[in-house]
Amino acid sequence: MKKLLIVDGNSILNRAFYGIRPLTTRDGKNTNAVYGMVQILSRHLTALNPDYAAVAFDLPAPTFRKKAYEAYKANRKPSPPELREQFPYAKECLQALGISILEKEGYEADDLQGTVATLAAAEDDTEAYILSGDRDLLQLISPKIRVLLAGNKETLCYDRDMFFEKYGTEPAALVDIKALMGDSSDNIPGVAGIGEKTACRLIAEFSSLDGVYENLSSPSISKGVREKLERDREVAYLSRFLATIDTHVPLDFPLSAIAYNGPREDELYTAFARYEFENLIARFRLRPTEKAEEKTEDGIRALPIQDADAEALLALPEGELAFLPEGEALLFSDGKKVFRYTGEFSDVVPLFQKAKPLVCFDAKALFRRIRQSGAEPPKEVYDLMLAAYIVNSSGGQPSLSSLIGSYLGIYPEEDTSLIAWLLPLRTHLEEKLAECGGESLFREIELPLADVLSRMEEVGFRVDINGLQAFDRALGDAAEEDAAAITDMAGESFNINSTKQLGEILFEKLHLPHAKKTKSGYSTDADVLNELRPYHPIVDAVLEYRQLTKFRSTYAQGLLRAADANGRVHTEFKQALTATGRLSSAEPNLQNIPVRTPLGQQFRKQFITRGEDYLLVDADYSQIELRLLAHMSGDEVMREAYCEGADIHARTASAAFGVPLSAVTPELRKRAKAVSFGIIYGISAYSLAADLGISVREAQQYVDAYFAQFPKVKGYLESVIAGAKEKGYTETLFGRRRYLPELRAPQYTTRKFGERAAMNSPIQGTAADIMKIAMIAVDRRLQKEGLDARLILQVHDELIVESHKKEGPAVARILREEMEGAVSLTVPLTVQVSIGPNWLDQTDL
DNA sequence: TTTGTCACG
DNA sequence: ACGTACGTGACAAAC
Repeated sequence: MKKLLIVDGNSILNRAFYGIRPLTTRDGKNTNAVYGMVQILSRHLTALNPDYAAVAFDLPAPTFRKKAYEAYKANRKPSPPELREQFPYAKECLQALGISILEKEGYEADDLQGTVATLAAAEDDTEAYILSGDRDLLQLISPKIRVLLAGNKETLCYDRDMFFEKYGTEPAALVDIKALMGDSSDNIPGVAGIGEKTACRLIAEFSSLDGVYENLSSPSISKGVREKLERDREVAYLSRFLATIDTHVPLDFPLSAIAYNGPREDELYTAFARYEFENLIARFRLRPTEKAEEKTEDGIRALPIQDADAEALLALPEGELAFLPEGEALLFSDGKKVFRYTGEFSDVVPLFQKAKPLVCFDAKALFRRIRQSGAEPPKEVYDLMLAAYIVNSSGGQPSLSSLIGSYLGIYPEEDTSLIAWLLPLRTHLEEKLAECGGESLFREIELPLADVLSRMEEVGFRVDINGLQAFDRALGDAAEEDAAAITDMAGESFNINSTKQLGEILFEKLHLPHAKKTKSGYSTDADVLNELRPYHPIVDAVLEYRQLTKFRSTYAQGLLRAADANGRVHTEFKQALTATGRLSSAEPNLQNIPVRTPLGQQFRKQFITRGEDYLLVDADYSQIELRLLAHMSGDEVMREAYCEGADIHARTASAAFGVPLSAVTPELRKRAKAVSFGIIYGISAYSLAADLGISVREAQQYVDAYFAQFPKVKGYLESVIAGAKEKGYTETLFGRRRYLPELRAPQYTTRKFGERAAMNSPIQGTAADIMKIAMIAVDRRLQKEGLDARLILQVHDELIVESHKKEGPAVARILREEMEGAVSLTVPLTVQVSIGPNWLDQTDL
């Protein structure tokens, strides 16, 4: 049997648009609906393997229904521009997929689908599948026509029996039901006063609209209903006319015109490349056309590769030089040729110095290699990764191949070298960087910071190997005891770290009350378990077991695994990853070492210095984000509170809750602190209430009191959102942008998320900028003054220096001066400096 | 590979 | 009536 797939383009695009979070290309084209459509279609094409395939669209011209009934679909809101924009993109993709596009003036997509499906079903050897998210299409079901109804989670294939089971009538009677009940979404009136229940009952009994009107006097029709039916007889028949899909649209082509012969790969490659569907390129196993691979729109050609020895490389003239490591080999390019070098790294190090500039991807990693071979990194460097990150910080750490794709429109095959595209990429990124005003961030902050970070990574942080091993054993013993107690109380042995098994024990076997649910079962997180503590002693044991095993696997064993022969751990700082401009730390993550619980603090004790003559100097910005809120909002009340110093949260409590400073209790202070954090994160009374364990109503009062006390803060936050909605991005004091396409999303939750992120990003991002400036300055001072002291760690608002004991006071002074003086604001930035033999035992200075 | 959980600022 | 704190990374279990 041959198969036809006929799709409702409008319906599928709509569903994808509202169902998928916003996606945009680097130059701002919205693509989420197109992406979703391609996903859905490719799934069905694979499953069905149809012989014919077409997608039908509505056209804006008035349809025969509109001509018959002016109000038809009059209540429809026009689709948002973010979706309308995507129709041409979608059609381009359809064409490339080899799927025909059907449109006809005066008819809706439904009618075209009905006509084509009927046409196909009329052939002896063909059956039709209609794909839509719209239930109206179900009326077309017949022995040879099925409807694939796209739901929110799954697509159901409806045939006559399935329809009957669900609706209790024949599919064709759907229009009769609609004739009675109407359809508010299409503005089809129906019989006034008759709803879904009555309509279904009447049609189930009398089979059709005609049947109902022929039996008006039947005893099963009540007097009231009869009167309604009589009054609206004409409306009912008009409604049925409007609801009926026209299966006889005059089409001037045979079925063979929409034969499906698979995608046109060159076109599909081009389309997917244009819309940056990189994973689809991979999934369809598409390869660039010869034209695309060799030549960009700018006429840049792939370069010939030649092997070169150190001598030949060092003979290259001064000038722009691209560098990229590739496995064991090193690749260089002067823009005319590519040189492949497989000798010793150290033998070509002078070449890096000669490059002006050296164009690379990930300068920090290169700096480490150069230093390892005993040389100094070059001064003139252009890091494409950092440049791309300044241009657009969303989407995680930039990958070279996606930059080449989105900026140059080239998608080289996997396993081919990307070196030839580095210099062209620099030209594009320089332009982009200038456009967004990010040049000084790039040159004055990120590039110098890469050098600082490379040395911090290289130096590392010493941990006490023996201490960690002993701690690991102690944690293991304690966990075993808990496990034994848990097994005992549960009456059986199970994997306590399995949320599934734990859920079954707690909620099914022990019948503890369950509140929260996750997608896949019961929630057993700390919030839930804390609530359950009074009900059963097993809960405390589980909480403790969780903490012990977490500490053991992540920190004790994790750090031991990461330590080198000298007992030092070398984190990798990701400099181009976070959306806000912060650094992140990985393998191991040294930015989340426990500190909040007494047991966790024992890990900080394991972070030590290289020897007895050394100590750690630790410097923290005090409430830098709140101070930035005071500065950026320009709120005088808040500014004054910070200028006077003392206990900020107590002051906030006093101001916001209207009590004298002396009357601020610890609880009041705690609440004020929580409100302040809430403000920074983009406040919602609901979450604040959850955090503080108070009612939403009370939380809202706190927020109101806070805003009332600091009158400019609310206006500031609102203006940040408004600005971000208008411009599409937020900005830090130093011009670091974060694009927030979420603000234009149709989904409420996505949009609200965008608003919270808009409120938070300028604050978190400016704090990150300031810290970066301070790090560069501190590093410079430590070097300039020739101190035996080095920066070893940054934890967002904290810097740690490993210093010789005799330099301790000098280092402390430098940290304070450079951090407090990194930038001049309308509120002071204050820094707490402390000193000690390890990360836990610290004495304030 | 994704999900749930939990560590940090 | 809806569903929420902002930014991260690591681990174990489940898929």
